[in-house]
Order: sequence, then structure tokens, then C-alpha cells
Amino acid sequence: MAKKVSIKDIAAAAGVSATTVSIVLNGRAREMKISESMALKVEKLAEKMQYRPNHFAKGLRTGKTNTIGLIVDDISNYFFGHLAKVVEEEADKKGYTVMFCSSENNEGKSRNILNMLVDKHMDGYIIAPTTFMLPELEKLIDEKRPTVLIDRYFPDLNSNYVTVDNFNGSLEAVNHLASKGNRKIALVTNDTDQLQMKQRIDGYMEGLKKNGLVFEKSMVKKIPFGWPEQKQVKELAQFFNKQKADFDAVFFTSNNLGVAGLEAFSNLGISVPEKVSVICFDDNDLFRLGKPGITVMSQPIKQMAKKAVEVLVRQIEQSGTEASHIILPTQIIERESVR
Amino acid sequence: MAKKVSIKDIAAAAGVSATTVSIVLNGRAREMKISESMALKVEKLAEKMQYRPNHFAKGLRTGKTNTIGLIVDDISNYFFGHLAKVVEEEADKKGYTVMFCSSENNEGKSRNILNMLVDKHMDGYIIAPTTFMLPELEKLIDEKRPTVLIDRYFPDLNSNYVTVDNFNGSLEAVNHLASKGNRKIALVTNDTDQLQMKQRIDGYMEGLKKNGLVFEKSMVKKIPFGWPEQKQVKELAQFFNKQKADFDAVFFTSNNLGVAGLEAFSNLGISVPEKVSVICFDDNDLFRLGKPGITVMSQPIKQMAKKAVEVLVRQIEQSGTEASHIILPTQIIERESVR
DNA sequence: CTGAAAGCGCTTACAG
DNA sequence: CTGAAAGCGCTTACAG
Repeated sequence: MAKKVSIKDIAAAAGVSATTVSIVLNGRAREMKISESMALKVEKLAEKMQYRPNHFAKGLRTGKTNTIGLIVDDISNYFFGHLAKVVEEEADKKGYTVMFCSSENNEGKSRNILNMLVDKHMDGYIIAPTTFMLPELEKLIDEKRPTVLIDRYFPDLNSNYVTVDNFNGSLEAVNHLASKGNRKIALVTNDTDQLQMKQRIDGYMEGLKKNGLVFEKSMVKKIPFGWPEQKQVKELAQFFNKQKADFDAVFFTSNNLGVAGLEAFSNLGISVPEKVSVICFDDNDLFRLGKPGITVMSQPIKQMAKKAVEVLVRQIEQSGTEASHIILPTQIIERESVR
Repeated sequence: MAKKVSIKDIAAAAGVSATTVSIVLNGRAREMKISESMALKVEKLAEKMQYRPNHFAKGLRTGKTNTIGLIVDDISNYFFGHLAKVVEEEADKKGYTVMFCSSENNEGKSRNILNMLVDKHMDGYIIAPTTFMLPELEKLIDEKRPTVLIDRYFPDLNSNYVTVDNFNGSLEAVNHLASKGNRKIALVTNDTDQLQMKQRIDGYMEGLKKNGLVFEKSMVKKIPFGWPEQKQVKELAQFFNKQKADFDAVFFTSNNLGVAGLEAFSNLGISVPEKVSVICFDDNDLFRLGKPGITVMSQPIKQMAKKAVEVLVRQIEQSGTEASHIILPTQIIERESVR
């Protein structure tokens, strides 16, 4: 490794103490009434000597890292990938870098990564929480560490969160399907306790009710989280095949499920929208550009990410603000999959 | 914040010195001949008191962070998102977390983020480099910081890298097109100095030559990096429209370009593969599941990521190994877009 | 087998 | 206006 320039080296070069250098370099020269000329001299020297403050020493004293921890289910997922991108962009604008982990919706990993991030002293956390994380999350909030939950939250946990109106979005999706004359609307969702999924299911139920359609348990398929895609496709193909005669539309509660579902339809030779209407919560390239285009209930991903960073940074920089609960509206994008 | 348990607290509780605690907790008890019973006592106590080592103090002494820095163009891109996912998985298995940044192929950001990561003392770096980064990269290598380049590299820079055989992959793509009788093969690529793109272009040229096709400059369209998708679509639509009569196939050198291209075709009412054959470097969900399925030259993303982490961790943990140059083969996946 | 002491590079009262 | 000193929490020679 190269010779590291420390504050002492600058102090020596400038003929002042380390204290003075530290003050100047932290922009407190005016405040501490360091002479203009001295301050300038130190700054010039720091630049010339290519001084870079030692992150550890600084952190050890101040606890600050200018780093945000981001936990998502899976960074390769369209939704989370795009979320992460905007989080990173916005964070960067405000001088933070982001460290990310995928929880993979897995208990062991969920609990671990949060501890790891805490050990590394993130200044704040943006988390798409799994239910497994609740104890760690409670501790986090308890210790007043800046945190914002994203995509879902825990009603009993007094934390910031940014989500989407899952209930009404799903309700609208069902309304849309019903308005086109679909009567037998199947639901494909994940087998999970996560709130956003529960809300989407509730919205579906309410949608059926509002449209005078009866709910049938056999019309609902729940896929466990984290299954490899091909396994999902198989399972869905089986489900669709059995139910074949019995439904005219399917509402998918996530974009991953929708992709698997379309693959299953394709394998079974069931054509969309001729044989079955499809609507999906959340968008992606396939839905947008595939043939037929898939009608979706889209989420304002960019806005979610922006808001999350904004709320988080506010909390980091002026602690003690009240919890923000931000619920953004979804928007239907009609394409060709509903008949 | 909660009361932080330090090594001193444990030392006090155990009635030994901090030195002993440090030794035990670093698993060097045997080596230092600490008595079994003492070691056990300290370990138990550390656990009971929920001791977590202070990352800064440790880093300040040892320089180790157990963190890998990952720089990609854009985390929301299918290729990089999937790459990042596997990098994170593999890193996690080996006890590292990953900090990521998107370079956005932008000069200012490119140079900045690398410095930021270095300031935060990553143990190693996995980088899809932009040409702007070359000076910083040279410094990195000079200082012997563990680094592996991914997706592309600099021939004159003596670093580890993991890529794909871009030249032969592209050559094969053109061969495939030609073997089906396509004679006028257009190329859509990015306007960039990056090596992987150059290699793909070279592969295309060689492919034309090998198949006795003449190269025409007017058949090549270069799109600047980082344009918003809709701008790309417009530009491509214009290009395709002008060239309409004049080409029977298009080779896209990246999956992003392919997506924009398909959208342009769709807007123009040019049907694939009836009017034009399409082949694309790199895969995604749209290509795989859209109608028609797009024939692609796929990259072994998972393997690339695994290799990168493997090489990097090896270098971190036993410095001074020789530079690894890993070039993985691509594989054609035939679907329905080539006629 | 175990401990006292120095030091990693900062920042921050405190003093003058 | 500026400096000497302590201390953040570790690890590592050195000593016994």
C-alpha cells in the first residue's frame, strides 16, 4: 500500500497542530476563528498532499460513515433493481454510498444481514423487511437508528415507511377485469405473511365482493417465495390446467409471478387474452413490450425510492423527526391482455 | 444508542486483560496457549454480553472490512442486476458484504465512486470499468489492492479480469444469421470505447467477411451510452425506417439496445422475423418469453460472477497471486427471431 | 500462559 | 486564534 498522508503530516508541513488542521478540514475554520491565511494554507496543502481522511479513525470518533444500508429481497428482480438504482442515485447526490444485501426471503439470511449492516455502522437503513426480521427491526427502531421500510411495513412498528396503496390497487385491478365482463377471476400470489401481499389479497377479495362475484378458494394459488422460476412455471401450469374450464381471468400479485404465469400459459397453449385475461401488479419490460402487452397496475418505483432516501436522510441529519408514513398511489396501464 | 459492550467490559467481567479477550475472540487462543477454561469463559461471556466488535477500531488497526466494492454501469440493467445478485450471494458465503455503485457510464461519477470506495477501505473491488476510470484503476493496481475487472478490461492493464469471448460470440451470431440466408446484416451498438463493445463489433466485421458479405458503414448504428430508453427508440426507429429496404437482419450488441430495437420495430409495424431477423448479445425475460422469442448469444452470468468473487477473494486472502484472465464462452440460444 | 503499553488517525473538550 | 492531551476500541509486539 502507498504511504498514507495523515492529518499530522499536513500539520507538520503547515507548521501547525493537528487540531488546527482538523478544524480547517471540517470547515469549521470561521467558527473557530482560524485566520483566513492559515486556513487557506492548510487547505492547499491538504490538496497538494492528496490527503484523504481515514474512514475508520473518523468513524471511531464520530460514528458517521456516510453509508446507507439497503436490504431487498432480490436485487435482480425488476422492481428491486430499479428501486436500488434510484436509491443509489439519490443517495449519491446527498453524499452517501449504499451497501446492499439480498434477504432472499430467507430467515437465516434476513437476520444476519441486518446485524452485519449494523456492525458496519450504516448511518441509516432502507429495508424491504421480511417477517423474520421483526425482532431486529424492533431493536433498530428502539435504538433510534434512522430507518425507512419500503414496499411493506409492520402496522405495530413505529417506523417510517414508503409503500404503495396495495389494497386499492388490487381492488382497481379486479374492477377493471370485472368491467370487461370477466366473472371468474383467479388469483396467483405468494405464500407469505408479508403485508403488501396480504393487502393485495384483501383488495382482490373486496374487488370480487364489490362486483358481486363469489370467492372460491380453488381459484387462489399461492406459490412459496424463493422457488426457482421453472418450478413456479410447473406448479402454475398444473394449476391452470386443472382450473382450465373454470376461470376467465387471472390477477397476478407480483411481476415475478406474472412472468412465470405467462410462461405457463405459453407452455399450455393457452392464449392471452383470447382464452384468459391477465392483469399483473407491478410492471416490467416483458409486460410492456411482449406480445400481447400485459395490462398492469404499476408502482411509482422512482418516486418510492426518492421518498425513501429523502425521509431517511432527513432523519439522519436532524434526528428526532416524527415517523413518516408515505403511501403512494398505483396506476393502471392498459395494454392488450384484458378482453 | 444502546450501551456498547467493549472488549474491556468483557475483560473486566472475566477478570482478565483486554489482550486475552482479544486473542480468544480472534480464535488465536490455542496458538497463544491460553488455557481452555479461560478461553471458554471469555467466549461465553462475550456471547452473554452480546459483544459485537467495533468495526472502526478493528479497521483502524487491521485495515480489514470484509467488504467488497462493486461498480457496475447500472444496477437495474438485467445483466448487471443478475451479476450483482450472484456476486452478493457468493460474497456472503465467504463472509463479505458488498457495497455497490452505478457508474452510469459517466465521467464524473466514474472517478468519484472509485475514490469513495477506496476511502471506505473495501477489501477488494469488482469493477465493470468505464474508460474514464483508467487512471484510478492504474493506481489501484499499483497499490496492489485486490481487484477484478468484469465484462471488459484494459489490455494494457495488468489486472485480473473475467469476461466472455465477445469476439467469437459475435462472429457466431453473424454466422448464424448468414447461415439462414440473411445477407444484409445491420449492427446496432453503443457509441463507446469500451473493449467488450469493440470486440463485438470486430466479431461482426469478421463475420461479414467470413460469409462473403460486404461491410457498409450505413448499416451500422451507434447509440450513445446512457440515453433514456425512449430516445433510443426514436433514434432507432429513424434508422430502421431509412434503411428499411436495405437490410434483412439486425444484430444488437446489448440487451438494452435489443429492447429499444424491438420497441422501434413494433412502433414501425415491422414484424420479426417476417420482415427482419433479429439476434441479440445477452439475454433477458423479454427475449425469452416475448412473442416471438428472440434468438440470443447468452452470457454465463452466474459463472462470471462466481469466478469474479472466487478470484477476488483468493487475492484478498493470499495476496501476491498472479493475475487471472478468465474468458468464458457464450452460447447461442435459438428462438424464433431468425428466419 | 497472561498483562501493560503503545499506537492506528482522527476529534473535541479544555486551556491559554 | 492555536495547541497539548485524552480517548474512541481495538491489536500487537514486548516482557515476564
